[in-house]
Amino acid sequence: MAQGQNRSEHTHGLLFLTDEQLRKGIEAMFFAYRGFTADPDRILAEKSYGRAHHRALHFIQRSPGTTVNNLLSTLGVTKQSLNRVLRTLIEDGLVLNKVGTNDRRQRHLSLTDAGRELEQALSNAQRDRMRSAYRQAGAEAVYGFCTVLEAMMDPELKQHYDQLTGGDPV
Amino acid sequence: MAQGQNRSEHTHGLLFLTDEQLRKGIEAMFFAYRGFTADPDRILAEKSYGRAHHRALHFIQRSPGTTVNNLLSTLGVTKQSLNRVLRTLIEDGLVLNKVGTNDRRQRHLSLTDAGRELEQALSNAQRDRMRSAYRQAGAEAVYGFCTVLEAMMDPELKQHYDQLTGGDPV
DNA sequence: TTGGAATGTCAACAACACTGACATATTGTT
DNA sequence: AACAATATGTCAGTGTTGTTGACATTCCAA
Repeated sequence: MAQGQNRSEHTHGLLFLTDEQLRKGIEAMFFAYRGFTADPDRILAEKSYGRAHHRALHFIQRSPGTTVNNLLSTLGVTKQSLNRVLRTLIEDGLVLNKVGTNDRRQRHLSLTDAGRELEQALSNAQRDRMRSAYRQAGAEAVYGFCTVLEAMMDPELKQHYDQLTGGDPV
Repeated sequence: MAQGQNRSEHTHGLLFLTDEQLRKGIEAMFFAYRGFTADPDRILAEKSYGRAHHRALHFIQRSPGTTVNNLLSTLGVTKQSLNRVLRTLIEDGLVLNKVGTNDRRQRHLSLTDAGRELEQALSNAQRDRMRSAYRQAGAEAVYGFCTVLEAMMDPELKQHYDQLTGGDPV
């Protein structure tokens, strides 16, 4: 099946998408995501943290002073799940929990120096791989990469993404 | 920061990659992967299966008659972890376990009709989203998407990927 | 026949998600 | 002042998926 038409769909505008081609994209996502998380995972394992801690640190770094509720909807987990992670990060002195001034019910989250340090180490590892992949693939490919990923997001998650990235072009 | 240079790197060959741009790619991967798994997850939840079952079904469908060891290295989990999943799939009549003819230690895995049916339902859901994203993004973007993902894989995983996809161009 | 490979299984454990229930403090509304 | 709603935290229980370690079985190959 699909003989001779594998290359044709990026030479002109029409997309003939065979199941084979779609499966290839699916498998690419699967294998690439493993690579994507592999480097931070190694660092996290040393400190007996997990991916959930990394995600929390990342998004707190990204939006310092964010509230718990905001972080919850970005991460898409339950408050019990987030709280478990957040508690250890606060106890370990990586995250600060400040009562809101306007609304004293809210807790504003930010990183301590130690938190920033670990977040940097994790991000550096992840960025190194991303940078290397970007350089290998080239600028055009990077643009396409982000475009497809954005089109793959749930609309609600896309909002969080747009808000974080400011909607700037790649 | 990075004013005016956001767009510049895909107009000519040089890549100036700011941390901002790399973070954007990282977040795109995070949010997109959630979308990527969301549709199959809903189907799996109904049948009280998990993502691990989906992965097993997928790769057995992809390489009918594959052995346990081969599946293990593709999935990158321990045999105990895979075995738990595989056992339920066999018990539920979705997967067949045939003793090898050449080497009778090996078990050759394949899907039953029921297994193919579930795998199809899961794959259809995932392919629908992928197809829609591909169409939105366009052929050039799809090509770049796969190129970056491939560059992001660990070399060992890349081998499995290449073997499965036959190394054909996107 | 013996060593090793392929497979299966048992037990224990940990990370991370979930639900449900409940407590507390604060804010907004009537 | 009373009450409802919001934001957060916590406890208890459960399920999936991963891990390690140990051990048994079967079978191929030297």
